[in-house]
Amino acid sequence: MKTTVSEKEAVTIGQRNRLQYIILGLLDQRPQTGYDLTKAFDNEIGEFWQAQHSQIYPLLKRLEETGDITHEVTMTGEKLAKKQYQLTPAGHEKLVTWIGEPSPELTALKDEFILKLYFIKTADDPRLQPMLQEQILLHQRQLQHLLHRRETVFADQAAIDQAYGHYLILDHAIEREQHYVQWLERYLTPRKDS
Amino acid sequence: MKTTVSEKEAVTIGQRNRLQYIILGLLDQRPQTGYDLTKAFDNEIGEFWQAQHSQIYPLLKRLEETGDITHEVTMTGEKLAKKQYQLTPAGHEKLVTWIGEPSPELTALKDEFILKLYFIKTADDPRLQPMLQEQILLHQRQLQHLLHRRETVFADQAAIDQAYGHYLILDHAIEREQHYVQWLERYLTPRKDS
DNA sequence: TTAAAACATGTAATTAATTACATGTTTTAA
DNA sequence: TTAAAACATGTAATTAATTACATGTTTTAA
Repeated sequence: MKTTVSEKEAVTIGQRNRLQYIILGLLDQRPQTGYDLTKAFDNEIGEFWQAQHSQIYPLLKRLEETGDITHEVTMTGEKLAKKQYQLTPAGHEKLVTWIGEPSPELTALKDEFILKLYFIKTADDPRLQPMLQEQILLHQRQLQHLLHRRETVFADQAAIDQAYGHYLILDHAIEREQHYVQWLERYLTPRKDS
Repeated sequence: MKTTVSEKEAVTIGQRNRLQYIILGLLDQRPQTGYDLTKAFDNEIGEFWQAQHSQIYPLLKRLEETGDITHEVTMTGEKLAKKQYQLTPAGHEKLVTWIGEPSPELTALKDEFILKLYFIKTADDPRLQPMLQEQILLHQRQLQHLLHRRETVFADQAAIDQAYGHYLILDHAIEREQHYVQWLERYLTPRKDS
């Protein structure tokens, strides 16, 4: 099959590209700009997925080319053009289909501490206890952060009722950190000094 | 600064490339081939990190170019040449340095189920309960798998004593799955039928 | 009034990771 | 004896993700 100069590449986005669904899901809540979406990753989305604006802007362009979203330009002040993106019916359908599909893959957790632990061969390795202590501090701090977020984001039952999934995620993350710290502390041997 | 045709590219591997440290750590245990290393990812390493042979072979070549490993060719049968890789002192040093460094980054967990949960807005969403049920099955199966591995890999205290870090990882993974299942079950509302 | 912070949108270059393509040998079990 | 499984090593193409480069506007607080 010959290709001609004028023939356009078919724009597709792989099913495994999860970022697209986050974008669709966020736009399903309300029309937003690329900048708004980027900020969402600094807040709640950031607890469980990471993305920079350099990934988001190109993907927005591609999602528009595949017909999942459209945009309208609105002006802020005299010169600043903002692109408000919104879902098309096709984009909404894609989101709903994805949520309805099974999620049979286990988390591929990439925890560098766990990786290092694997290469600690004996219980009396002098590096083990400092490593545990460092991780305890890290996860205690993360736990405090998550507890604080639950207090502020889900202060009343109404907040829980209208973002129930988000509440579940936060609840899960809090428990995970609590158990992580408990587990670390169990293998921490008390020091005698000072 | 001008570059000439004969000038070679300096081969470097980024510090953030974690796979290199797994390879170094595995080779620290004993000299191995790329095939052996690949198999290690089907077994215990696979519980917490993934890599295919198409990633491993090129990285072995680069690690040799940076002077971290060397190889010897051994013959199996008449024609089959195997490359046995082993650490150089520099490679060993690199491994030890990495293990000794702080690990201040929290796990970036990429759990698709968690992602979907975020977009479930209310507790009575009909998709919620089937999603929870699916995940319970998935994590119960994973838990059984991990328990079975602990039984077989760490059957006696001697096995624990000589691969203590690995034991800790497995113990942690088991607890994580137990808590995950408990957490999922807490939000599962019992059905009345059948 | 002005400097800093926040808002706003992109592209380029590089690196990491996955999937597919490619080929051949040795061992094991039927 | 032979077919399948396991052993063994690579490259090519594509996609995802990160880091760096690039530029400009509006709002806020000193």
